[in-house]
Amino acid sequence: MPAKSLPSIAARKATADGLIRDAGARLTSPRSAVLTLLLAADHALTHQEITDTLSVDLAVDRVTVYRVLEWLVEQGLAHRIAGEDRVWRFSVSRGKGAGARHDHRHAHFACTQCGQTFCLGDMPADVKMKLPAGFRTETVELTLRGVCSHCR
Amino acid sequence: MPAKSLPSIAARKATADGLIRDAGARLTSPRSAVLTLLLAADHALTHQEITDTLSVDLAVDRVTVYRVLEWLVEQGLAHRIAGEDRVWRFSVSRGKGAGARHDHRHAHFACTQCGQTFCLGDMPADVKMKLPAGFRTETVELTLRGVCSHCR
DNA sequence: GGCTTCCTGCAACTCATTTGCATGAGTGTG
DNA sequence: CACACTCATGCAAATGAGTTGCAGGAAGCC
Repeated sequence: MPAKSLPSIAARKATADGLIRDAGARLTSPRSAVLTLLLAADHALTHQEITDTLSVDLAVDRVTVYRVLEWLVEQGLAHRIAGEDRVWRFSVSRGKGAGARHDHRHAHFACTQCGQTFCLGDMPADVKMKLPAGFRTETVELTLRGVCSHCR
Repeated sequence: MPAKSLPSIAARKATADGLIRDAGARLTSPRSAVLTLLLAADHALTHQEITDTLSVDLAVDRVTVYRVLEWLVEQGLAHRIAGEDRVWRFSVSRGKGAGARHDHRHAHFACTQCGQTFCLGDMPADVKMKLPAGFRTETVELTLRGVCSHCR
């Protein structure tokens, strides 16, 4: 076996299953499969990418995938990203332990070529804008658009 | 008549018609009506808002509105904003005279209550993020999410 | 007024996402 | 270990924004 330092699929599945258990919910194969996939992904995945990948060795209904994703977001295990193409992308919420809610303080990078979206590190804290009177900011969303390393 | 200092509808229509003429295109009532509406709006309008408003005194086909909006964006007279609800919003491109293209350097504010989106001033120039190797940024998108003055 | 070309309106379509409902599978209990 | 009680899944059908093809209509130019 190759001297890979990356977590194996099995390890990721174990992580995924643990997270699902910790959420106090039933451990089902669709949940496990989707979360394992998200944990292994290097970029935010669309619903389509997920169903396509899963269909190779496990038939999961499209609707179920939608519901699993929705549930993951509710649990704070993943977050959804809106893009220019009106398609949701999903990525695990990393940092701050398991149920890291509100970790939406990081920026995103969207490749205009391949459409892939990546999570970046925390955004600069100094994104303060002067607002019209009466406006109150709750969250800030920062998306860089350009060409990713794979497409240049 | 009230001592309004805001441009009258007639004046806006004149502005709209001038902009359309300057673009070297035919002046048609759908184009004029849509652009007049956008010029008068204090927030970015959805396709739905536009057709609903127009239908009061001028029947314009949904598809035509879509095409007019697309055309306005192509001409640099308007820009389209993607939101969380997978609906495009359109706003006139202000500043730098008529055909102000690339004025996408401003931030947006999206109200989580009513869904309305507003254009803010220029974003802080210092939104530089460290990117993974090989990534090249072309445009930056900054959206503040919170409660607008009307909803608080 | 007549011509040419671009624009509009209509109908039908695409495609991501959602909803309703009946069946089926986890999980705690006896 | 079987049983029941939910909760989750699968299927079918619906929703809703946005798109496409095509034929008729109207701006702009002479």
